[in-house]
Amino acid sequence: MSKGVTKQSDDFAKWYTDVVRQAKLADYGPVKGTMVIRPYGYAIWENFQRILDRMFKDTGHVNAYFPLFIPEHFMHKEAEHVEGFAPEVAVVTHGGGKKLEEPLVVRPTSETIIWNMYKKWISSYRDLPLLINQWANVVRWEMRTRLFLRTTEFLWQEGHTAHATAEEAEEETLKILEVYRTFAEDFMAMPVITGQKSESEKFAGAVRTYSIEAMMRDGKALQSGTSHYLGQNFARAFEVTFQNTDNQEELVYATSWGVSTRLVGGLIMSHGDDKGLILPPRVAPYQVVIIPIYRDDTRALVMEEVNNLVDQLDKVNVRTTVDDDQKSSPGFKFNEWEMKGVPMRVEIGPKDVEKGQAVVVIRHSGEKHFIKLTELAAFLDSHVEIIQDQLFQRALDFREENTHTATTWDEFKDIIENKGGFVKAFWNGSADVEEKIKDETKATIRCIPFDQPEAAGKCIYTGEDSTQQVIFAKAY
RNA sequence: CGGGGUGUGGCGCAGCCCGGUAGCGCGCUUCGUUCGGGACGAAGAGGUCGAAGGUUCAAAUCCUUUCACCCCGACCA
Repeated sequence: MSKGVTKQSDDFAKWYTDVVRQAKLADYGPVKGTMVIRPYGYAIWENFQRILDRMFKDTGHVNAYFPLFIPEHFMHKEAEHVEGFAPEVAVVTHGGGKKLEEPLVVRPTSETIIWNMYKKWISSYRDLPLLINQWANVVRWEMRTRLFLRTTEFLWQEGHTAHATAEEAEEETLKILEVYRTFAEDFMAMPVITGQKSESEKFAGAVRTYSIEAMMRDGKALQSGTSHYLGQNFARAFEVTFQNTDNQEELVYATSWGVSTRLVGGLIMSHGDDKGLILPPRVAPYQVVIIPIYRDDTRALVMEEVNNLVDQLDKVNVRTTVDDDQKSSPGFKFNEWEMKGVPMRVEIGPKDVEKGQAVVVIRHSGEKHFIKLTELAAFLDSHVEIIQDQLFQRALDFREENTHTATTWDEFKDIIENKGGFVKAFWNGSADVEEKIKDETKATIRCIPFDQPEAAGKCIYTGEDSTQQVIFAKAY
C-alpha cells in the first residue's frame, strides 16, 4: 500500500475510496456492490447503534426482528411501493434444490412484512401506538455502488410505528426527524438541514417524507436519514384496522424511518482531510492513542508513565489505545493513526518523562501541546468535548460558506456549475420544473427546509410567485 | 444497458506491438541493528499470467470466444 491518499482537491471520490480502504474501514466483497465492513469501520457503526438505540428507547420504542424473506405478492399490495422498489429487489426463486411455489423477495425495506404482522397484532385503540424498531440488513440492487454510501446490501435501522390518529403519526415522524438531527449534529458533529422531500424524491408509499441533509466537503449533499409519514397507505393495503373508543373500525396511521451505514460515509466526508479520517470524539472507536517512544533501556521508564495514564483515562471513560508495536517506528504510527482519524495522540518518550510532560497532538488542527503528566488526563478528558464542538463548528462554517442564494436562473446555473454547494432558491412546486432543472444542471431539490424566509419570492425557473424556498444541490 | 478501462505472487504494476528460462516495488517470514514524523541490512517464502478454445517446435505475448471487476452516464438510503 502506498503512502498517503489522493488529495481531496485532486479527486474527491478517489480520496474517499482511498481513505476507506487505507483506514481499514471496509473492503470490497466478492459480489459486485457488496462491502465487507472491517473491525475499525464496524466499531464506528457500533457506536452509532449504541447511541441511536438509546435515543429510540428513550422515546418509547422497542426492538424486534422481522424476516429477511418476503413473499413476493406482499410487495404488490401497495401500488406506489411496488413501483418504487420493483427495479431494485433481489428475488430468490429456488430453495432446497427446488423451484419455489412463490418467489421470495429479499427485503429492500420491511414495510410490507411488518404491516402483514401488524394486522394480526392490532385490533383495538388499546394496542396503539405500536412503536417498533429493528436493526437489520436490507438489499437493493443498485446500478452503481460506493463503499458505505450505496452498497447492494447495507445495515440500517428501520422504525415502523402504528397510531390511532394522523396527528399522532405526524408527530412521531417529526419526533424521529429531531432524533436524527440531534444524533447527526451532537454526535457526528455533522450539521444537517431538516425539511420535507419533494413529491418526486419522497419514499415510495409515503404521504410525506422528511429528511436530514448534510453537506460533504466537496459541496455535494448527502441525504443522511429519512422519516416518513405513511398515512393510511400501508394500513389500507394490508387491512390493518382498529376499533376506536366510539366502537368504530378505522384504518391505523403509520410512520417509518431509517438511517443506515451510509452515515459512516457521511462522517468520513464531513470531516476528513488529506491525511485521512478525522473522527469526532463522541463516535470515535478510540479518542486517544498513546504512542510510547523508547529503546530497550528506557522502555520500563516510559511504559510506567503510559500505564499510569491509561489507568487515569480509564477512570474518566476516555477511550484509549496504546500502540506499543515493536515492529513499526513512531513516525509510521503517527501517520497510521492520523489516517484512522483518532482525535488525540499522546507521545511519551524518555525526554518527556525526564521533564515530567508528554506531547499531545490534536488530529484535526495539528496543534501540538506539551502537557505536564500530572495534568495530562484532565487535559485529554476536557478536550473530548472541545474537539467535538470545534469539529461541528468547522463543518457548520464550511456549509455556510458554501451555501448561496440564487434569484435568477443564470445566477443559479453559475453557482451550480462553478461554485457547487447548496443553492437556496424559490420553486413553484411543480414536478415538471424540478425535472427540467435536474436535466439542465444535475442539481436536485434536496429538501424544502422547515426554516423559511419571511418574504415570498419568484420561482427560479419560471419566475412565478412562490412561497417556498428550497435547497438545490448535486447529491450523492 | 451505452461509452471507456483493467485482469500477471497478498497489494500496486512492468513485460504484450516485435512469441523463446515470469520480473519490479510494497507487503510477508527469519535474524540483527534501529526507534521523537512513513528505519536499515542480510537471508527467504510466494505466481495453473481471469477462463476456454485455436495458431505455433514454442503463447503472459498472436487469433476467437467468454467471465469478472473498475471508472463515466441513465436509477437510488
